[in-house]
Amino acid sequence: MENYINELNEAQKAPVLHKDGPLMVIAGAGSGKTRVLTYRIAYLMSQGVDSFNILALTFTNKAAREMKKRISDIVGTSEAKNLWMGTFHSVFAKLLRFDGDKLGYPSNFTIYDTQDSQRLLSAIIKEMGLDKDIYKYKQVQNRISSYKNSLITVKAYYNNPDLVEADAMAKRPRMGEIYQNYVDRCFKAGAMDFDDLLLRTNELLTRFPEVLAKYQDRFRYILVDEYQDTNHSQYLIVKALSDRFQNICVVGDDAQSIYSFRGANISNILNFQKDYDNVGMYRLEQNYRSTKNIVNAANSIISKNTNQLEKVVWTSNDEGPLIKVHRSPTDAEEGRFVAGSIFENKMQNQLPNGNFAVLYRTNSQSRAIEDALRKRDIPYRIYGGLSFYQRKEIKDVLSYLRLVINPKDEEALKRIINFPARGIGQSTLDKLTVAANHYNRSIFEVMENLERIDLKINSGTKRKLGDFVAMIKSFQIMNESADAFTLAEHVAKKSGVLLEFKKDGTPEGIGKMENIEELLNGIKDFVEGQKELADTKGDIGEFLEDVALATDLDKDTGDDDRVALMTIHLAKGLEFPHVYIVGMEEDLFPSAMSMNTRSELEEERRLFYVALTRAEKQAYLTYTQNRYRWGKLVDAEPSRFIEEIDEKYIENLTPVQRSRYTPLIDVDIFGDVDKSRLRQNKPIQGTPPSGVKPNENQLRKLRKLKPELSTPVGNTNAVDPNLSEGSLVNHTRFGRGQVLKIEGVGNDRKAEIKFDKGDIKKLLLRFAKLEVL
DNA sequence: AATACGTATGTTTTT
DNA sequence: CATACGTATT
Repeated sequence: MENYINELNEAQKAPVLHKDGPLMVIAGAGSGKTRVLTYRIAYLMSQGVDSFNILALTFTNKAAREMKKRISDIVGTSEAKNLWMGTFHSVFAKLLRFDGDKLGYPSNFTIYDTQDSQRLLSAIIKEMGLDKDIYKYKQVQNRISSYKNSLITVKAYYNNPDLVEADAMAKRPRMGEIYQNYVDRCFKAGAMDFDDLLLRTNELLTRFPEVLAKYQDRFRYILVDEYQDTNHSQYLIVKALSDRFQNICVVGDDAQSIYSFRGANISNILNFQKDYDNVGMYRLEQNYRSTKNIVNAANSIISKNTNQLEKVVWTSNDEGPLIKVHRSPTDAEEGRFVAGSIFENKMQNQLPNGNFAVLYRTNSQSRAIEDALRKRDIPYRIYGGLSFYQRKEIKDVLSYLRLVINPKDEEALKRIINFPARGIGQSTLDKLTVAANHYNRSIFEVMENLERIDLKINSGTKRKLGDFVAMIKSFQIMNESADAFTLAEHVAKKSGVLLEFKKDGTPEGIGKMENIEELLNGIKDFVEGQKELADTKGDIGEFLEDVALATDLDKDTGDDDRVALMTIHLAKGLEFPHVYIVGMEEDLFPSAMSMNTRSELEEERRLFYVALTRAEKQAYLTYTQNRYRWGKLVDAEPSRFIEEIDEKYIENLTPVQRSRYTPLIDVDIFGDVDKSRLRQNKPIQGTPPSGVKPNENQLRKLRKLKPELSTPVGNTNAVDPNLSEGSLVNHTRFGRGQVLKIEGVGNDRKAEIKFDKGDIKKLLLRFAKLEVL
């Protein structure tokens, strides 16, 4: 143990060794905050704290897993096993499985994902006969989510005239009713949405003092990572649980608070010292991750923000290369530049793909990057976006399984009751829904009792409904004995879902079948993993919970070597040697939605700070002059954030041109159109001549005609003609070696070389600086 | 009840 | 562009 402590610097050591009582660690980017958290837990355990009494809340499940593993290495696996570690959502979902019954929830409650919530809200809005253009389900969901995250129940909502009035002003006077209906329907379905996992935990701890006491006594030491991103609901849970022993350790960085849109409240961290008595305050300011250029550039950005804790991040690392800024004509060109640059860099320096990350503000930007990487045969992986588990075919299979576990799950039922088609249509479903609402029961319960209620459903349909109920029940019986994989495979076949895609025979159908296969394989892995751990029984319910709360980041497919593509939000906490931040444009980053208030803009700036500080060695910022948005080419201006970086840390790869217009636009594709007007988006007076806006065909032509503006990749003429198999060569970095084999033609010509140092490498000749001896 | 087609509408960011 | 919903058609 002592050895581990000595790996820490003095600033890190202090919070690790801090005695009991509240403490806060303000940790600058790359300052070793995870390490402090990990070692503190290990240290507590070495001091005799029972691992059962420690609760650690992390930002991702992956972070929790990794931390647990490192702790196991220090204190031993069997001890580390007892730690409660995970995200707020997964930890408290688990807690609610134990004690949620006190609130009237079954222990097998379903967790509704965003889509489930939205579908339910759509249905409610429709049932209430409201105008869907005024009550937009996404906006409604946002409202409800933010109520819940602020612990505003329906009752509290009605008691707060400001809220009621705000919704009335927004022409949504019936918000409260929708909220009420939504809560009722979720409850009736035995379902919780993401926000409920926190809200209901609060409710449980408030209404049942004995439950609170139990968990207070259990969690004597609580540690919270990324505290700056906790919302009010999370804040209260932590406050309640730590109230008795006050052994609360929070770690965070106010400069990296980027989740206010989902209720994160930066004042939680700013006010921590007021919330607890005798707070130990620690600062980690030395950055171990990045070069001086990157750290200093990041500092110069964040200093533009006003509301922050004092902190100076510094590093003793090398100066490093300047941050490179690159302009492209379009997003496709931007992708090409990034792919080319990655290719060049990785070949020249023989780097693995995993050293590179491309970060963007919005998921939709991944498309152009993907295309370019694919063309260059660079393996990549996209994180986030529509995850595997959200694909239609996967959700269909999962919905059957959800229904097996919890037949009251209304969203799952509606999804599959007529898929594959079995002649149960909308009108039947409407009748069932009305009856369910009337009797205050779930739809499934109504279906079980069709004979007792007169629903004016014809006998043929009744039989079909009966068949469906019988099928689900047969799955349930099977579930009592079979493991998750056996059940899932059976369900995929017997439900007809697999067959449905098989018989359609199109490439898409085949793809969907393959995805279902993959899902089944995943379930198999899960079952085997659970059996091995013998932690848990590994039933389908647990798998579904994993799925509901899994992030894309959590799935570790870390076995293969790929370039990472993800949003900046998802990149928080990660680091890469080479980082490309793309789409550095006004209205995109900062987002057009976030420029209304100072605080929104400051959050965007923090987001940029997060993005930049992901880079260890080299950062690229790229922007375009034109970008496809909603399928249309629109003008783009460089982001203000580029200007905000002190220019001494920047190298411009594409100096500003005399004219902002690329020469190509002058080619008379547009005929007599006034280009300045096009570019500046100025309104056109009078009736616009036809062809004012470039149409699809013109644009396609334009793109074809466009000269190669991205930097040429590598030098193609450097191959020594004397080089042949058997040649002795000298490489600037790897030293002397002998050519074993030469393969490929032209640009792809590469040599396999055995170097005197011992390793054999394949090098692309146009990059490898080889001297024939 | 199922399908096919047109249209309108929207993109931050995620557990 | 991509999806989601409404309408028309069988």
